[in-house]
Amino acid sequence: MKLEDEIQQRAFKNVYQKAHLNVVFTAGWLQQRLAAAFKPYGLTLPQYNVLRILRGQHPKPATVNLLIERMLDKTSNASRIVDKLEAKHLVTRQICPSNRRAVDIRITEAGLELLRQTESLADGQDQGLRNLTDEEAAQLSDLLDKIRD
Amino acid sequence: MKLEDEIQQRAFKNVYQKAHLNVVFTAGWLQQRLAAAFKPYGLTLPQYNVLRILRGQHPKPATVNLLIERMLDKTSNASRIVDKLEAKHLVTRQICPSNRRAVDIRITEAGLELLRQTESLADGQDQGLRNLTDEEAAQLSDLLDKIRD
DNA sequence: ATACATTAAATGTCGCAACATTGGTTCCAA
DNA sequence: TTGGAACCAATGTTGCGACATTTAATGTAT
Repeated sequence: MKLEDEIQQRAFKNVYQKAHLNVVFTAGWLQQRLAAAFKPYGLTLPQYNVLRILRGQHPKPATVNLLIERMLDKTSNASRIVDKLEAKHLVTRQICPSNRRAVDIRITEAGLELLRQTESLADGQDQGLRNLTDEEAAQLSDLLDKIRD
Repeated sequence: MKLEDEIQQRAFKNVYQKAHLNVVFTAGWLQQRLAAAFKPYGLTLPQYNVLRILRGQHPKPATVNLLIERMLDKTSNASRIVDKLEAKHLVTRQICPSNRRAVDIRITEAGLELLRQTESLADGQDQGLRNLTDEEAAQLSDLLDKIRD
């Protein structure tokens, strides 16, 4: 659907305002679809992303700092997201022996298994972009990179 | 900066995954900048957007339903956002005489004045997209529209 | 007129973003 | 060696997104 219809706004001040709104609106649209896909598994997107980072480290532990560095949203509260995952026994927390300020966070077998079950979800969502050609997708990334220069 | 560096991820599965992440990441980047610009005025982005809708209706009132329809995020809680604006005397709430289920919400003079003061902020941020040419911005919108088809 | 469905807004709950502050640990320099 | 800076995680607070439920008003069909 055209952006104008989605947000009931007839006109935009210029192509920049329209593009700005479109980036924000489309991101929300994508995130909502993805979140809905993970919901049946009791996982929120931030939780899923943390689990993925932990799997990437596995079997080495990660610290909260490392999670923050790797998360899309650097100002989020990794500590409290880990709380939720720990409550679900998807990760373990243990004070780092070599530096008692840090905390070693590890994904559990249950966490790994949950990631296995949801393996295809994110990929399936990416396919949502398949009404773009490969070239268009690449072009889109280039334009977005340019915005943030 | 290139996306790979921003999120410390070296490789992407394919151009679709990369584009997906890039849309989400860039939207966050844009929103964060915009929110920071409004912060000195004590306005959050949702609050600002509601005020804009109310100005668009002014001097006619809007209902909560109308706000929801026009907001980018349709699942947000317009009712509570109006609470915050009302507490700051930027809007008024009054039971609609012709339909006592509905509530007439109006922007106050103070609300209009605040919008005047922040007039240039959103435009200024759109300029952030000015390292795109007009054609590129239009192209970006087209690609995003295509994703949501 | 009364029962029932529908509608509008408000409220409750949970999880996250943003930001400030705290508490404990380690590092380092005087 | 000790006092302060730097560091890491946790915690507190506010506001929003998502979703379910509630309360009140209105519409409607009998």
